[in-house]
Amino acid sequence: MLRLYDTRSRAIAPLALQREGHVGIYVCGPTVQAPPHVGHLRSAVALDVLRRWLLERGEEVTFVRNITDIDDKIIHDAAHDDEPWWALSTRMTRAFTQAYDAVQVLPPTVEPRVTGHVPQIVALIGDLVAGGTAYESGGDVYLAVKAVPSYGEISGQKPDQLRQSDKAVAHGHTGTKRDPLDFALWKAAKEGEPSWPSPWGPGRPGWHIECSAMAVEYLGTTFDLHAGGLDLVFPHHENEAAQSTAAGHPFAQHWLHHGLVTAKGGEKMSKSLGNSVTVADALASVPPVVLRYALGAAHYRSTIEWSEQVATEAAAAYARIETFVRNATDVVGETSVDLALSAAPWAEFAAALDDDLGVPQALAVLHGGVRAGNALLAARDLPALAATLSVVRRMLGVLCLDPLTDWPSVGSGELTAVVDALVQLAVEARAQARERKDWAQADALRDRLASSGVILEDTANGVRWRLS
RNA sequence: GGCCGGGUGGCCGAGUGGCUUAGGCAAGGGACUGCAAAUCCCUGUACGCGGGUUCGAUUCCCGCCCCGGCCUCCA
Repeated sequence: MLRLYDTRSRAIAPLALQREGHVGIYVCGPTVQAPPHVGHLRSAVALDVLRRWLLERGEEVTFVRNITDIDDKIIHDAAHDDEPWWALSTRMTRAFTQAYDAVQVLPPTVEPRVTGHVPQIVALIGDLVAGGTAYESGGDVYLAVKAVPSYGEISGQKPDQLRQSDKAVAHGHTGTKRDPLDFALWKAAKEGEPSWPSPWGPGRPGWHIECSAMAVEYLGTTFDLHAGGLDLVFPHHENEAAQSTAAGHPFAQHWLHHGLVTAKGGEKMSKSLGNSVTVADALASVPPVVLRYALGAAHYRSTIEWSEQVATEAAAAYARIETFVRNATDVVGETSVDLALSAAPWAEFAAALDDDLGVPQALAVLHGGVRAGNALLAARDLPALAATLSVVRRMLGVLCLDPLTDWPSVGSGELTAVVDALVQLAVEARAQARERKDWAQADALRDRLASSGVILEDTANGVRWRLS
């Protein structure tokens, strides 16, 4: 049974399912206002590992990740650049999709947009107003937080001790609420802003209500898991839970929050500080698989830092894995082997992931397999090597880090055969030079290949080449 | 002011009331190699500070210091 940390109960608990064999997950996706940064990708990768592990365990997964395609910032930025808000959000949605694809994050089962669900949102707000927990005020609709006794259960905040921040007052985010804690479900349209009709006049959805409406639309009023970044615990998830509860929905049974990515030095990554690293920036310095490794190797709840040094170390760690898989595959091929031969490491790996997605421990098991495999390779124990390679690749598959199937190298297929033939010519010439102990000539040939990016390695099994 | 997390060996990063005290990177030594590369083996006073509980604490409790997040929006 997979056990996961639950934010509400502050404990690791089994992920209970509404329906056996099926896991319903709702993830708060991005507000598509600016290009994705590495933090967005960390979120996606962490949850992708969760999803792939559930799939590996044979579960059916309905994975809902929304797109917030209308909000204050989108409207503001679009107006500033004289671009329609829908053009900006569409452009940014594409940028996010490309970023997710680049690191092989599985596409969500459904990716609902807020603007495509206004009727559901209006209906939900209507229920809340009818039920007396929400009220209209000057064209806005607010949820009366004090009317929801369970408010604060997820974040641990106590309504009596919350205070309205100075910043909110300074920015004029106070609206026409009866109580400072109340939050907007529906925002009355301002001059020149996009709006949709509603019983309370033209306006647009508040931020929190959209997730409640879309989660219920695709997963039902009770579902298994709600996930998102640690920065969403309060107020976003607290408010989602409050309004859903007020509407009579049991809502999410388990709440998962992943850690954030900081810039170098542990500083918060934010546009105002000018230190956010976009996915495009990161991919300019490391290949996608290394980015995935770097973002996915830490435990999902820990804070991780993004810097050149982190990227470099991730590249080195991944290279060790990749080298083993390629070297071993050269010798034993891609034959799949009875996993019973490697049952012990797999069980250890599975136990690590089952325990709150313990990726670091799982990677330790994987690295143990790599070390053992390298020794078997040297000892030329082929049957054992094949078994070890199989189990290592199965582990890599769960993490989506298999260099052969998940990240086939450039120049695969016919081009590889051509290059291989050319490299073999040089290898043969070098072999002749070595035979007559003409080390200068042999080394010159090796150096020339190296300067073209081809690294030669002399092994007991002959000469092996790889791209540097 | 309130609510959450953290502080582990040169770096990153797991974990545990005592056991061969993760793993990776980097460093040093050895093996292999014509030299390399790759690989294997070995090495290094680790657990923020001060108390307490305990036969024994990095791990539990109390206090303190420091760092980060949230309380407008943010993965």
